[in-house]
Amino acid sequence: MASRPQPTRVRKLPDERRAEILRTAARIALEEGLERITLRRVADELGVRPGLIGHYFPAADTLVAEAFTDAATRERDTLLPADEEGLAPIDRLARFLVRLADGTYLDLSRLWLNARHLSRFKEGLREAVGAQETVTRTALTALIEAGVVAGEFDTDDALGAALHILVTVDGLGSYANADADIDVRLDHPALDDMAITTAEHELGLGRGTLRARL
Amino acid sequence: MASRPQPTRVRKLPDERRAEILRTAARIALEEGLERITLRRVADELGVRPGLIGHYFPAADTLVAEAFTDAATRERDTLLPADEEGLAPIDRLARFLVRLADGTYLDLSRLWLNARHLSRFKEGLREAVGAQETVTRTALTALIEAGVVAGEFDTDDALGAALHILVTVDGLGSYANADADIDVRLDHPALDDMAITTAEHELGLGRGTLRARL
DNA sequence: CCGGTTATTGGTCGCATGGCCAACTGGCTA
DNA sequence: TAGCCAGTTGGCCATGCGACCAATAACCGG
Repeated sequence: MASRPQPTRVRKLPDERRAEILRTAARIALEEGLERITLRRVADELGVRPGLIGHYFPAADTLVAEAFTDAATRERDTLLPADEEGLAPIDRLARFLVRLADGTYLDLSRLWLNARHLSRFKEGLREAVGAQETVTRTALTALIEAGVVAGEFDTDDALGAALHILVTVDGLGSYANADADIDVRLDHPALDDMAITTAEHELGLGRGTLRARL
Repeated sequence: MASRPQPTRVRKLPDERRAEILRTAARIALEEGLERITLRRVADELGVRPGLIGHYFPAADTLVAEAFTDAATRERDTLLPADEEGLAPIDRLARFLVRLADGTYLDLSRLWLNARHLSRFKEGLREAVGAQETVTRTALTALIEAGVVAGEFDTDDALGAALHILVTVDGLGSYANADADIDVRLDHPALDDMAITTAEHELGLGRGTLRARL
């Protein structure tokens, strides 16, 4: 407290301001959708004038793309932390899938749905989505390969298995999304376990093996 | 030709005009996205004034929701025709899945992605999506049940199997969509066959059984 | 303490959207 | 043929958007 760098700063350092804007935009994207990221909206949120946001992001599309990348990265780090090296691959996978199924990450699946659709119209976002997709796919494939080496998984196509799992997770996200706040929500046991079941089947694990790891 | 009802009609009958507007809006939705359905856009397409569209659809959201329903219904009738009674369930399913994998129906999967996302903001569309989802799910479930009765499929949870297939199809649609027009497009055999493989596994069919039905 | 750099302001523009409404006129009916 | 109903027009409004820019003032270095 005694040695606070800028006690009563009015103007912020560019890096600090830029990061602040990005963080705010990412939060808006997760909570309300990427199309709600607006120069005015972000400015209001930060208590500054819209022009300032435009100053840091001359093209609004850039802000949207970077906000998505920021949000997707942070969420992935929570779902599939890179610094869990001490943990066995099978346990990392189990945690990843269970966290997803938790429903806690409804916002994230909505964000992906949002981004995938919006990328149809926004070049920069399309590239960002592709990049994030690659990162996730690569990380999961590496995890599976590590598990194969460790003798925990049995598959001769780690990428194929990763794709199957990710496609399933994505499909589930779409479904869950549709009836998010309706009471008519479809509730079937197959939906709850689908991702885990798929992973177990794809990796040569017995039914219930993954869930049992918790 | 001799007894053409309205040879040079300028003003159209309400039902006729309304259907014409809906058809146009549905086409725009399939080709360019639901958010391109605009009073002005549809009007231009039909060579009339924007106000006229507003006259038939006092709330623009209604037009969007009905256009989606129209497009989704037409496309479903092509993919899974109801009047194929002569065909065995297993053959109907095989045709359904192969048609989907064809890639011919990229527009349709994009439309669903579009609708699922946009339904977050539009009440009417949300209901329409739910309704269409129910129709498709019900039709596929009935098809599977018929196959079980005929001894072609083996499952004790037709709905669960239908859900698994539909979730997979949806997930694939999302993936295919993302890299639609990029050359970096991910190409893995597991993706091409995933829906069919899932169906075969879920229905107790041997690998390659479904594709062999063509 | 002063001068220059630049973060920030505050406003304006052009554009697209949906909604609204009075006026016009095509075409049916009595 | 006269008249009326309603399909259709044309124009207006408020709103929200991104882009742009000159002016201002906060901060930092000399």
